[in-house]
Amino acid sequence: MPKDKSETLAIRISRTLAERIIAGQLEPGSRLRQDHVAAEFGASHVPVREAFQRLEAQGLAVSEPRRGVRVAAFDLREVREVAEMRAALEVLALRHAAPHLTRAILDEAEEATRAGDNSPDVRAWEEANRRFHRLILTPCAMPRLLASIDDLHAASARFLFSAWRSEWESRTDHDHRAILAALRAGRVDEAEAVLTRHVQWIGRKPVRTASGATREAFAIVG
Amino acid sequence: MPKDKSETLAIRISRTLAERIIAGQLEPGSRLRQDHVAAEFGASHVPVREAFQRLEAQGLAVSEPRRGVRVAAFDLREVREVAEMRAALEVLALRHAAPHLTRAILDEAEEATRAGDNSPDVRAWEEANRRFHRLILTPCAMPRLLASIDDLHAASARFLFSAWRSEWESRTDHDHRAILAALRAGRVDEAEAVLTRHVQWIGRKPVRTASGATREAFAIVG
DNA sequence: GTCTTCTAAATTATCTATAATTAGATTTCG
DNA sequence: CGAAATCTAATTATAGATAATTTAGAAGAC
Repeated sequence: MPKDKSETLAIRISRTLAERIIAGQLEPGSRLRQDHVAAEFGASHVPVREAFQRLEAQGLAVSEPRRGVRVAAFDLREVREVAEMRAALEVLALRHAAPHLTRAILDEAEEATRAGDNSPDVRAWEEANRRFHRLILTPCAMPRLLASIDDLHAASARFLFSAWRSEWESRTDHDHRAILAALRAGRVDEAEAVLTRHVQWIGRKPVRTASGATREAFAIVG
Repeated sequence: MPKDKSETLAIRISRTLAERIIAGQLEPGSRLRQDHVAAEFGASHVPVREAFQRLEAQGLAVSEPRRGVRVAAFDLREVREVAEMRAALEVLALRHAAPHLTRAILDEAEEATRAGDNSPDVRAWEEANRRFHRLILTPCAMPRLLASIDDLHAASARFLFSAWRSEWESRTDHDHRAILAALRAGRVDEAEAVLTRHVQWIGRKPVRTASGATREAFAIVG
């Protein structure tokens, strides 16, 4: 397979690291040492530095000058912050996308919802969920807005995976269906209202840790 | 004067270039050649590359892999996009900041408004305006949200300077005063409504070009 | 005896210099 | 005149040097 010419080494490294951070393989707060990463990818440290900068721009890593870069930590406060930002921006995107939504797009979004309901694990569910949101928002044709929303989705996914690490129960997504129904009927305001609630709804769920203690976990669902 | 240790070369370069782009000294679409910039700053091109990446993350530059990076172009569509994003996010920030606004902060914001009214040029006005917005929004204590708003302000300033290049007429900012009055009275909803209108208001203004032709320029005011 | 403070070594980030690809322009040959 | 090959300029990546920070250990103070 020929290597993709439109892709630089730094971009590839940054994507791989982003996936690990989102998946939780890299602990929040843990250091990212450029020499180690460089060795792993068989590259030198300059492209690694550029990859780190990309991660920082996405909010997945934080860098203290001359002290290195760490995987971004997050707490409940930030989970809420990201959720509220998503709500504000996705509503805006939906308002502009609504006039351009076709029957075909809505059908595809419904298919994505079904795929989400039948997901065997969080990972699959998250992918289907993101597909749903992307489908109904992309027609707004506002590239900067969509890029911001993408970054927020990455952050959301991180929180999601940290809460539902192994266990996963499938369930039907009523919000998605309500949004689609409202859009089909041309009631954009109603769709916006449901979307706002949907994104901001933060589900709490008790999680049993290895020690047997029960801590409170959280997950953005939507 | 001792050099600031908490600041890397790449950051300094990026800030300087950002100022030039915002001020319009660097034409939209013009190429940023790393060797030239490196020579000017007496540095090598690695920190310059990192500076470019920062600019790209801010939306001030666009990079095509293996083809170099250019100053980001912008059109009326994007001006509107940035304005709408600002409206959505600033309203969110204000909602969370409102409970923490003190008398002292509002007084300082009023002072910033007065400074804006008496500004001799766009540059000074923009600075005062940004101070106003920052003052009333910072207490929301949502770092990610505030960072996004800052980037959008930079984009707005770019558009603003491109429209009001030399000529500038001072005028009193009624919106700012209305926002402050509503906040003092505890009517947060009203303040949010005015802020939304205020940010999204896009002033059009005919501008005479060097060739004598009249093109349409635009400016976000607020 | 424990804690602080100073010193030194090692670890790590940052920057410079150099080499290798790649895209774009020019020229040459059919 | 058009297409292909070459030449040039600029980006991308590597390797090595520099500077800063952190860690560890020893000496001194409480």
